[in-house]
Amino acid sequence: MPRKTYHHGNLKNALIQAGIAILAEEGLGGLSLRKAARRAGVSHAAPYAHFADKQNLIAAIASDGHKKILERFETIRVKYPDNPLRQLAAGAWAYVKFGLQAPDHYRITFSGVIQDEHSHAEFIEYSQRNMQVLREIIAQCRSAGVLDADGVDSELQAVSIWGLLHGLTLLMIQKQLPSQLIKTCPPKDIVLSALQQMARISINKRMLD
Amino acid sequence: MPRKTYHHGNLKNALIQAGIAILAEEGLGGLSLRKAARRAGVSHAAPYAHFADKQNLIAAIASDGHKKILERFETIRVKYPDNPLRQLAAGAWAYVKFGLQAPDHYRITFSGVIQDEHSHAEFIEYSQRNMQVLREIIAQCRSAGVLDADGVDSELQAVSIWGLLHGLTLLMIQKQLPSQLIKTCPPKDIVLSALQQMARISINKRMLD
DNA sequence: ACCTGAACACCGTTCAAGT
DNA sequence: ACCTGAACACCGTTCAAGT
Repeated sequence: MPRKTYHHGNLKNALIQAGIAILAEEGLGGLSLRKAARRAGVSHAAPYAHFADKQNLIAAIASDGHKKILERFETIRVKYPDNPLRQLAAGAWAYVKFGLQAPDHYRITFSGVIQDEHSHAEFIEYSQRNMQVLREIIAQCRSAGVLDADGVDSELQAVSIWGLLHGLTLLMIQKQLPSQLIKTCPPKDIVLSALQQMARISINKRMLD
Repeated sequence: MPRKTYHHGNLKNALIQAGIAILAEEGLGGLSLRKAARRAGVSHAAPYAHFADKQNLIAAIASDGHKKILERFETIRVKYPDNPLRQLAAGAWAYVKFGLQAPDHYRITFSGVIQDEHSHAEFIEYSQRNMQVLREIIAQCRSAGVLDADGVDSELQAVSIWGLLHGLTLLMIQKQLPSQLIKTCPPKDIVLSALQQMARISINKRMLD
């Protein structure tokens, strides 16, 4: 079914969605500008009207990943407005779940392909907002007395928790955890245990949802 | 300078070394079978005598990464034979340092491109040995009373510590930590703080070396 | 067993040209 | 402004043929 008009209408967004679909169906290796163009029903050169190069399409897909994570955080903050500890627990699990549900979208989001921050303003914007949300949740947990400050700088605490979740998510996605553990211990239990070890917080499995 | 003999002699290893060099000089995106072949001074089809496909060259490079990490662990275990806590601290920092020194080699080592474990026996072998070393160090720390067991399964403790180091390493490699933190806090301090939060161990900066 | 050269399908990118 | 088609350099992979 060919397009009715010469102009696509919203090719830029169509290419981003096509890219995300390719990631889901074929993984990182299957992503190409030409394939995204084919899916959007345009010629292989058309994407260059909207993206300077492949890198820029990837940056747009990565921005979308950050945006989706941000949306999940915001939903949780609205859901538990007076319970920062629960925001931390549920936010952490939502973050990991996004990685498990869309492994290659998650991977590309944090693939570090973004070189000059200048040409990827949107990506920088969203990633900083995600970091800011984590900072705020941790600050609220600390002032509510449900998270040990314990002489540790709160920025280092935030970065450590993020690093932990990021590392576990990737190890799970890429099936690099010991197979014996995977068989007996669902992802949720791994995240729960890791969070408890890291942050010394009293949370249970229910609080992750 | 062309080869003297028709046969290369050790082409397989030469291709692996060429690949590692390409990763260091041009990064992940620059790695191709043809380029590795060019560097080794053979035709672009020659690698197929030693690797079924590109994936298998990558698996060999990833195995080499695991091997190098394993060697560093073993050096440390020999250096501090009666001090498991120091083995943990110095081993952790050695792990992160490898990632910082050879970012793209580290990334490819844990890129999860290994699909069927059958065709990559060497990779599986080395990665399991690394996990086993971590398990042993943690077991020794726990029985020496320098690491809180605290009701947490030691396998989950090992995986959490690994996840933390892996996540932080990747975030640092890919420059995704807040730039303000990077400016004021060297990688070593980040790792030290993260380890202290995670494992509740009393270590100082000197013990990382 | 180990390597070469030609061949094919695919990709990123550019550019003159069309609407 | 937005898109097409031809063109070029590059890549992964295969295969018949050479040593």
